[in-house]
Amino acid sequence: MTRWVLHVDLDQFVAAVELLRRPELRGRPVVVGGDGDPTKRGVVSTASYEARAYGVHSGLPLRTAARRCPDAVFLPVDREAYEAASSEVMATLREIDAVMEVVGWDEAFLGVGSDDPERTAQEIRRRVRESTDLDCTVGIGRNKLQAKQATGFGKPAGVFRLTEETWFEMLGERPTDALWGIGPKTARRLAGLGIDTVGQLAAADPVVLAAKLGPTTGPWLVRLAHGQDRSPVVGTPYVARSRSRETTYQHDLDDWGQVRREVAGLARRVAHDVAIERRPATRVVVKVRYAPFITHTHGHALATPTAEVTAIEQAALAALDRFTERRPVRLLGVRAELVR
DNA sequence: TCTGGGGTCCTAGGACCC
DNA sequence: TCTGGGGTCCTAGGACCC
Repeated sequence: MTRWVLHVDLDQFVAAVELLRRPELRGRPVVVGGDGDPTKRGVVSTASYEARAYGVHSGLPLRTAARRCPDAVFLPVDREAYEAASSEVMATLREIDAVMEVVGWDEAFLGVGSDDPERTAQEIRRRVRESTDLDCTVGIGRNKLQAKQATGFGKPAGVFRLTEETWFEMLGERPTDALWGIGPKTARRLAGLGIDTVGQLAAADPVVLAAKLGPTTGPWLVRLAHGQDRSPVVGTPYVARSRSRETTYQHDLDDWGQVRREVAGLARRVAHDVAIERRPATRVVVKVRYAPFITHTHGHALATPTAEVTAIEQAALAALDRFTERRPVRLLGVRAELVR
């Protein structure tokens, strides 16, 4: 028996859940995001494959999506529906004999012992389809990183194995931001060092990258490019380190009195979430995003850890008082850090 | 073209202490 | 009047992911 990591990823999850209850939309471009009104501020949560053909993808502003695909059906985000569907999927996956780590609504890693991981993967796909009517892709690797990258090659509704033997053949010539953990900013910094591909990053000197990108990040990037990952599949339940609430306003706020009232309201919602966690907060952080999209944060440590509403609200207002600029505000957020 | 909401982890600078 | 070398903690910002 060999240890394998399987990465299970639902296909176009949010759009797929919507299509289950609106079968008449099947085959049409469907875009889920915001409150379903593409003239408002908001971004795409998930686009159906038909909408993706028009260049609509997760994170795209809704207004841009409407311009690229005027015939798309726009639907509001319905978190509760996706959480319910996600619970069903995860319950199905828990029936597999494996260590399981849930990553968000629509992804999980499974650590399994198997001599035929493809057979296990197909069995997972069959069971998920049978119990939820949803399709998923399963990536197979010797670690989480390989499994996660494998999923990308298996989409949609497939199974793909990626190991040290095939890693460079599949990824060596790809740009560095094809790797899980490298985004546009890091890719640009690497390009500035003459590193454009995964293969080039793998050949880079970890000491040089440590000096350029930080003592932890530099060497980690080189290991990433080699497909090396020693992080375990963690089967213990997730314990949150923070709870937060934030809102982007449809129209910028320019009345600071209203800003204070909004922050107080967000703080009370966070306090409610903290109470549910049954662990006190140690610190409260307020985020202000001014127009145009300039973001600052200020925090306030609590004298003693607490989940009390008034204490968290007062801490948030104290943090807000450290903002001296009175310019129009497009987003406000409050985050509570919890005792570990 | 305008850029959500909920998270995590890392970095860098300053404070502070010995 | 000119001030080392380390360690740790706190804070704000940045980057990334789903």
